[in-house]
Amino acid sequence: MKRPTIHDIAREAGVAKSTVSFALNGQPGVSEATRRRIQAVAGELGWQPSRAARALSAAQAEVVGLVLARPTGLLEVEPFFMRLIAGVEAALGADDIGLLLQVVGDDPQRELEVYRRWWGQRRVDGVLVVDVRANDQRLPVLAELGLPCVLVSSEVPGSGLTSVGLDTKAAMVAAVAHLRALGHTRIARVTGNADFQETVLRDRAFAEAAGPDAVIVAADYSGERGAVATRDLLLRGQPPTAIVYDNDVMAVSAVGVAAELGLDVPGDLSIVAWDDSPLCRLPHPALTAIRRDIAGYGAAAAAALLRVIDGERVPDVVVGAPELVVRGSTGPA
Amino acid sequence: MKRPTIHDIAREAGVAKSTVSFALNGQPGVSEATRRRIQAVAGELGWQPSRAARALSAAQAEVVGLVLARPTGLLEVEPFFMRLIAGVEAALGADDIGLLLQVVGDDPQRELEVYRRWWGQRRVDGVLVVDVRANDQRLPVLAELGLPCVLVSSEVPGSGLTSVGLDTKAAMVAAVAHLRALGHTRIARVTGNADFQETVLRDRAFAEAAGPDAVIVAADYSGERGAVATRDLLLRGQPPTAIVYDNDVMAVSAVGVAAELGLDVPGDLSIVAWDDSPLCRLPHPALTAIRRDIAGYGAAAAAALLRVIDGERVPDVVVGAPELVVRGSTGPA
DNA sequence: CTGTTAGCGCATTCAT
DNA sequence: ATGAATGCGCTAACAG
Repeated sequence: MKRPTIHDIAREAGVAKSTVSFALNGQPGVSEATRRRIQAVAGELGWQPSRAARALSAAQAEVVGLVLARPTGLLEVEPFFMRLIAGVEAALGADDIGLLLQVVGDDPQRELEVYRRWWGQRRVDGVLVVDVRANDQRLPVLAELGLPCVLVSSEVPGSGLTSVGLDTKAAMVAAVAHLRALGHTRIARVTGNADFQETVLRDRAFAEAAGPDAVIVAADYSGERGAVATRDLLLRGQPPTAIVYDNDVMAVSAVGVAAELGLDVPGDLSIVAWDDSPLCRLPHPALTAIRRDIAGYGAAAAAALLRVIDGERVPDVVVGAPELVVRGSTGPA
Repeated sequence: MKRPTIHDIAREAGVAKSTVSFALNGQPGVSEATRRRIQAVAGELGWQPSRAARALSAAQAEVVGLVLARPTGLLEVEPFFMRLIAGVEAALGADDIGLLLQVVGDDPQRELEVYRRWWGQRRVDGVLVVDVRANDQRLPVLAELGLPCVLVSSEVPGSGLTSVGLDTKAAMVAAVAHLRALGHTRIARVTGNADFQETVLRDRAFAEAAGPDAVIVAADYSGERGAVATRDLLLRGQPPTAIVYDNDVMAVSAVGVAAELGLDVPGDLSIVAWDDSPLCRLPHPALTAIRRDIAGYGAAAAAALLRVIDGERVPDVVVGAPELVVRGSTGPA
């Protein structure tokens, strides 16, 4: 049997097509009796609206896009994105909006290509932008295209684009305060990509919390670079007794580096991971970590995007209260 | 300025709409001269086809779907999926087919719901099915719906559905042979979800390679369960001297367990991970691992799906030659 | 309250 | 080689 259309329902129920449309979309102007009958017929025929027809008619794809533009070597180990996506879909699901995903290599040009195609073809109604840089070349293009979007990032002043961020400062304060309370004074930090907006803000928060002379070493979220940075720090004349990492992956690799150098964790070195994930429980000792509600974050970003798509001017948002989960990797100095 | 349509191009170029359509789609029946002119006009107007209109007309969404139905705690740490997705899109990109992603909790009913909606609304032309179980309740539903699909899994006899798999047996043989060559005789295996089709095949391959009395302990791909299984094995009277894990996450957690029990890796215990990923380099020592071309796998599955969507009957496929990457976690018995 | 009608943007069949 | 006409399935403005 063929896919039933509104026409079929109309014929079956003995009414006009538009009546069916109204009845099904909850529009006024249909008697309760006919509405019920129509719904019954639609139900037993197993009717579902054709998305393509609806999209064409409404000039709305009912799909939002997400481009992931990191080298896959980095993407795949970052639990962050899957969690974010789960949250995004939680918010999208209610309205039955789809999520179109595209992973491109670490290539901003290709990413912009994707946006141009998606928007040019009206494949999406808007996009979520991640890994926002401090001076992001994508942002002006996005603004010029007029493609509705939300920056999944701490606020980016002057971009004119809505951002949804997490409370970076509070998180950093929690981490550093914990270490301070344990008696640590030489606290260092290993960062993700230095040009990310988020990294800049964390640098600032760290300097405020740990003092302006606290050491910061730049890495890129990868285990390799994290390990290199860790070795660099630990082999200095005055090595830190505690290190805060910008993600879970680098923190896990630090446990390996410590073992390699014959250092005890947390005896000789305390380690704090940023973003708690199952990864943090893999090493021994398990990692103390900053926990943020990433799924909730994704949901908030998606909700904001839907509003932007609806034409609202949405102010920047900061969601969620970070929390420090203390495990075995941190101890007295 | 508004989005240009074929109509605009026709007017601008002084021809009929259908001529434009033909010219742009490379159909015969248009003189080379007019075709060029039309293409030029389309180019300067920045025309792009409306996906919704095309979809409606062609009755094709030009989108394929992927539902991820594991508890997010498991999903997010599995590098496998991101890699698979990257590969899938590599194959889809050429035809400019989109990938619609949906992550649902570990809930087969919700997953089927998604398939019903997607197919009912023609949001997708087909789907890729992962985490196929030995006796998967989704399969008959999929077949009955008539939703084109490809099982990203070792072959599932009798399902009537095309599967694309990796060479499980060769991989297992490589792993076990390596350990045998190092002198190991008590080799054990910690598995992913016991009801996955893939797990069943690996069990069989392991039994063949390591002997029918080789110990197999079931887990579920998670670090926790992997750690429990590892402890169970190591605290037996005759503990194994080598363990093969069904993924990277469990293998990494095993390093932590060994440390906790005061065992040296690889001195007291050799560890082999399945699916090499950056995760395998995080612990110290780094993990020996089975490496398979997951991105290529995804690409092959996507390519097969496109053929299925085109109505071809595609036979089961086995792709890729697995390879054992030897690192520090395996050594002489 | 119900039925008629005209698009949405593209593909395509059929005349010319 | 080109143009006019029609349909895809739905929405919505309009007239009855």
